[in-house]
Amino acid sequence: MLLDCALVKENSNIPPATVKRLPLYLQCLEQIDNETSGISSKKLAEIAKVNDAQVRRDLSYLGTLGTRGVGYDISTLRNQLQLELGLVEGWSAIIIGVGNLGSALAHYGGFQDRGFGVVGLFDDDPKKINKQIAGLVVKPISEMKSVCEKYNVAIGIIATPGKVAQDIADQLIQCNIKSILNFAPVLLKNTPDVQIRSVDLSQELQILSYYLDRPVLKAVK
Amino acid sequence: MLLDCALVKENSNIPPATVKRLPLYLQCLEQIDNETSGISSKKLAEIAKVNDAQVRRDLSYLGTLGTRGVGYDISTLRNQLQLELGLVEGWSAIIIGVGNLGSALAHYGGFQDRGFGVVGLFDDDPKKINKQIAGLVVKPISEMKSVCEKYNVAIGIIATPGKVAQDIADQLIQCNIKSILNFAPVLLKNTPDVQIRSVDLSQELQILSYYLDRPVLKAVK
DNA sequence: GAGTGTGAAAACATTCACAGCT
DNA sequence: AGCTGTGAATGTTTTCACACTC
Repeated sequence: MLLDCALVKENSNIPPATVKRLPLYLQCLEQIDNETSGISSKKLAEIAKVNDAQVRRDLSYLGTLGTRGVGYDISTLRNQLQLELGLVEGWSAIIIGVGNLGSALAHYGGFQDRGFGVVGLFDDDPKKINKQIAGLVVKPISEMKSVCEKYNVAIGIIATPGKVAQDIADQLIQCNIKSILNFAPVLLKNTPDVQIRSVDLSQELQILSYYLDRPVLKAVK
Repeated sequence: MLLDCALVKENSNIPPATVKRLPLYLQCLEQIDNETSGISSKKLAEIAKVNDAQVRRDLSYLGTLGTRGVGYDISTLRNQLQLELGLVEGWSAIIIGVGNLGSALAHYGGFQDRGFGVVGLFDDDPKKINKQIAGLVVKPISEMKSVCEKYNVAIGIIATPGKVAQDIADQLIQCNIKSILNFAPVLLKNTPDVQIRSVDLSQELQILSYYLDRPVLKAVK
């Protein structure tokens, strides 16, 4: 007999502002000791440094997870967050560019722990090809396509210099990759159906700079 | 005679959403060839991938910079953006933790170019102390305070493992640092008057993961 | 009593659309 | 004619406040 289930494309339609906070909540739960099994929105809000109504509203998009008068069960909450974020699918990722930043990313334990397997490292510098980093052998970029097909890679992480980043992005799209995380300080052209997120380290500093206290010499009539 | 100016604490009060886009505009301007001297909000919007009314509204917070019927003068715009973001002050920064990520940050040219001078690298691993990276000698963390005082350091960049990040943050605050850019995957306690921005690499991936196309097995009654 | 889930209000952000300047 | 600067309209996000459940 068939299971009482159906394969449907979930159109959960969670607001973007909420999606950005879900990984944060997940991280908060990890910081809680293992003895506690429940948590209130108030407590979680305190750890995540957001408003408690925010927490309740955000979590309510995932369904009715809490118990009135009691709170949320931590392990249910964690499972639901992981499910909603697609972390149980076990996506494969590759990293292109194994300079310092690429190596840092390859070593970064947080990925494997959180459902992302790095299955390939690529670089076109002959000095780097065949080097072993974090248990993987660096391969030339020409082999990217076959690795992507073999492991059904979903995510490409660009850690190359800016000059070549757009070219790499184009190649990743050729490899049928649907998500790109870009660390190169350039604006990648966007392509329909491909999600691109960019992390620009110097932009982060510039934002901080704005909020640094400074007197300003201002013209006064 | 005195200049027709006064030293006032500017309370420019630019909305946070706009502040986040200012570095983006600055980057767009850098990508334009040197021959062109003017740009319209429409063109800039295209490069930055935002709406053109957005560009005009954002820039209008910096003052009346454009010329109706003509557009914006690129060099005026750049100067004004740099001024507003506080990039002409030449803030000094230090990096704590010189593993792969810290090294990547130390080598990252984008900082020096954009008004941030990295004046110190710190680590407590004896194997790393005294190593030279990107023209700087790695020093033990115990020397942080004296370097901060000497160079009047404004920004601390944490690139350590998560375990020690909070401890380092506390020490940075002791050093009178007012802005922290944290790359360790932990939530730092916040302190009044100290700006903390965290970049969590794995959170970025998790957000991407949400938007990856996936069918979801959903219970159906 | 404690704490969720959620209408309704308030705050914030984006976009439209056009008057006004060059 | 072309393009800015900005009221007004719309859309999104946050927060309040409270009915409801345990």
